[in-house]
Amino acid sequence: MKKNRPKYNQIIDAAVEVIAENGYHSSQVSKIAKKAGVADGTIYLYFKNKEDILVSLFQEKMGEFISSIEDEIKTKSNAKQKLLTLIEMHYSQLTKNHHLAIVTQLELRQSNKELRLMINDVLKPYLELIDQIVQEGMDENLFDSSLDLRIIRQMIFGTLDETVTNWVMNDQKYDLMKKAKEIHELFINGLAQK
Amino acid sequence: MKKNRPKYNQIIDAAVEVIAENGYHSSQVSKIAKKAGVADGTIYLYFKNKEDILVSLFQEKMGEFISSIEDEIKTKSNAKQKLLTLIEMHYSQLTKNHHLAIVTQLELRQSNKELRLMINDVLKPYLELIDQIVQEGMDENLFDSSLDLRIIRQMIFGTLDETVTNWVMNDQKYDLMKKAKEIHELFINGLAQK
Amino acid sequence: MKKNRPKYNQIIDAAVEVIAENGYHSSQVSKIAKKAGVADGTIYLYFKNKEDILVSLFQEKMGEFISSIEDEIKTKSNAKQKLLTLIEMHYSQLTKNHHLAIVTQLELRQSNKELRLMINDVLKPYLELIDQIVQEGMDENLFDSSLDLRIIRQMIFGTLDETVTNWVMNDQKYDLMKKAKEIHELFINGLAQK
Amino acid sequence: MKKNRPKYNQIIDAAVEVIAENGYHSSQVSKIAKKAGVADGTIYLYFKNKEDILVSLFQEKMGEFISSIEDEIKTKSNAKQKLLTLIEMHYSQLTKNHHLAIVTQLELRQSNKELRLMINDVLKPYLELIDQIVQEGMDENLFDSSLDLRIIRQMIFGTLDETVTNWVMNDQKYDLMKKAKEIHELFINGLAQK
DNA sequence: TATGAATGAGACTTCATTCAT
DNA sequence: CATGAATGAAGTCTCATTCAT
Repeated sequence: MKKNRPKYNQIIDAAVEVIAENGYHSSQVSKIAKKAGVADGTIYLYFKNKEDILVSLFQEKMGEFISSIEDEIKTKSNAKQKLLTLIEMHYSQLTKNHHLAIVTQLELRQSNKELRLMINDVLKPYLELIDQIVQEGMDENLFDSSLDLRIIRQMIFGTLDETVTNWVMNDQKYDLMKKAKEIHELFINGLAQK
Repeated sequence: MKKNRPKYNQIIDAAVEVIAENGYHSSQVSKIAKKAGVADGTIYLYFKNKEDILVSLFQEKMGEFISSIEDEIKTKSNAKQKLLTLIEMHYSQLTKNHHLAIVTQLELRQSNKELRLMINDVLKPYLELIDQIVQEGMDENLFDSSLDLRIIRQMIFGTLDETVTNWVMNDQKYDLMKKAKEIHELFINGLAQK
Repeated sequence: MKKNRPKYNQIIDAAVEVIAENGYHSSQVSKIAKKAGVADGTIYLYFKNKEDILVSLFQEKMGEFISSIEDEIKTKSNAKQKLLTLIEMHYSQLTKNHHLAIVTQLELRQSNKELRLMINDVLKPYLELIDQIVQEGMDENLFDSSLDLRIIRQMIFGTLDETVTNWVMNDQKYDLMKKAKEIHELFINGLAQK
Repeated sequence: MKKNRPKYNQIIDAAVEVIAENGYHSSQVSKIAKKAGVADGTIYLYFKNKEDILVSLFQEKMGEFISSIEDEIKTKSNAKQKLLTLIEMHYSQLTKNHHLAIVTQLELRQSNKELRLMINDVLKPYLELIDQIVQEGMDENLFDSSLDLRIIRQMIFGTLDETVTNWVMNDQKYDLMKKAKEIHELFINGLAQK
């Protein structure tokens, strides 16, 4: 809807905070409105319904997440560096925004199937970015070209997601960034041409 | 509670079916009772509350899942074979039981944080089994001992989980078992001592 | 639904009272439940939704209304007496039940188009009863057979309905029954064969 | 209020259209404003509130309705002709304006009791016009003077109203004007002096 | 005059759980 | 042990109206 109005972002940011603090199922529209400093009804001038807040939240935040990773990756010249950048950026983005990490890793997964399908759509560009890097690595003879691209993508994304989720569930009490290099090596070795 | 009575299992099996068919949020206690062929109130003679059905379901089914993997692994003599067996058994167990796959990979994740923490407890023995195999591989000098055990476990579990979830989300339409060997090689290479 | 249970009728009777006292738009489900002496949720064991209460109310009460008129008319031997009986019964039924008169003449007409279409269905047997009497009168050469049956039915029903509505709007402060004979004569003269 | 301004009539005409097309309960102020080509707030410069739009609509349109019937009746010299003119004009006015017919016969009846009482006030001159004609008929010895004026008025208005409502509910698919003569005869006979 | 973004009260319905039988 | 009728708390969304510009 009217995405350029400041209230649109106010509401999305309020939703992130409220969901992170209260959990998905205790995040009533009225709570989000209060945190955003608007009336309940105002929410519905900017969002079709409650689910639309969550979808928009994920789209906006994931959009930023993905494009800042893409921007950073463009400055790297080979697949190995690009993969490291992807891992480091993935971790750093979520480390920088504790609330967002809780919301994307834990709370939003409690949503219903329809919302999760939309979430998958939003993630598609990110998975394609992973595919591009792996393909580039294969073209550079860094990675084994006989491997199944989909499996590799699932390994990389599955590992990143699982490590972040564990970190969030452990109350983010260790330094996720420090794991990046080791994960990177695991991937590079696993994918290496023999 | 009275776990040895036949109705206990009737109700759990009914819950798996109802959740797989209707989704987590459309699985009312009354629907489960009907499918199990008992009255609504009878549920509460065997389970403390609705959440207890789900926790018990996960405990029972995951218990079987884990012990049959453990049993099979005991017949293998080295870490490499054990890891392959773990992957193959993980996939075959869920391939054999479509409904259970849907419930564990998609529907139960919509539950609230507390239930998910209990689910994590149930998974602990499985994660420890992975740790054991990896440790054994390190002792055999098959795997690089300098790697962080937790990270490896997260990579292995994260990858298995992500591949199964993708397969379920794609309506289980390809043969998951065929991917096992390639995944296995990715792990072996990734973890190999250099 | 479970129409034979006493609560079904309790709720319908409560609805008549609540609507008559508060008006259609101030008759919340919770008010009806309270008057019926049941919990809000109990309403939904007997009725699909709020509209279903109103439809059922009209069906039940109109059903009684129509069949008691039919029963009385059966005891009369000619169209002239039958028409008088119809008028007198129409008035006496509503005179006897002040609340019902308010609900059917004023409040239920504020409902939406769908509900009004269902109301029309319920009224059909009554309109057919009028048609039968008029047809009988034509067969007896009491009424002019060249008249349009539909127009006559609309004149009779329209007049009865308008007189009752006026009486209700005037707070039922005059004796409606006393008008029956004069209305009857108007009809008999209007319809008479020349 | 400021009744002579063009926007006053714009808004009323928009209200008729919007209500005829969407039904009473789907006719929000914002929809009427949009159809009228003004801002929501502008409505409140010309009308006290939403109800005031509807009352004014009825007053304006009914005012025209009644005065054109009065004008036509003035050209007739006796009660019998006047009554026929009233019936024919009643039908022709509503036949000419389909939207208005829907609004007055169906949609406005869904309004609350207070609005309907105001509507009754607006109708008063029309009912008095009927009374005048009937009284004139009695003075001419055309009608039976012993009849109750109120009952006759209710019969005439009730019949006209019921016939129009039925015609509207049947999607105005037959020619209402053709019924006028027969209705007229029914009245004349019914009221005739014996 | 005219605008239109913002307000906020209010109600229907679901469903986990209980308890008298 | 088993039943199932009854309970009642709780949240999303609409829309008439206002008021700063």
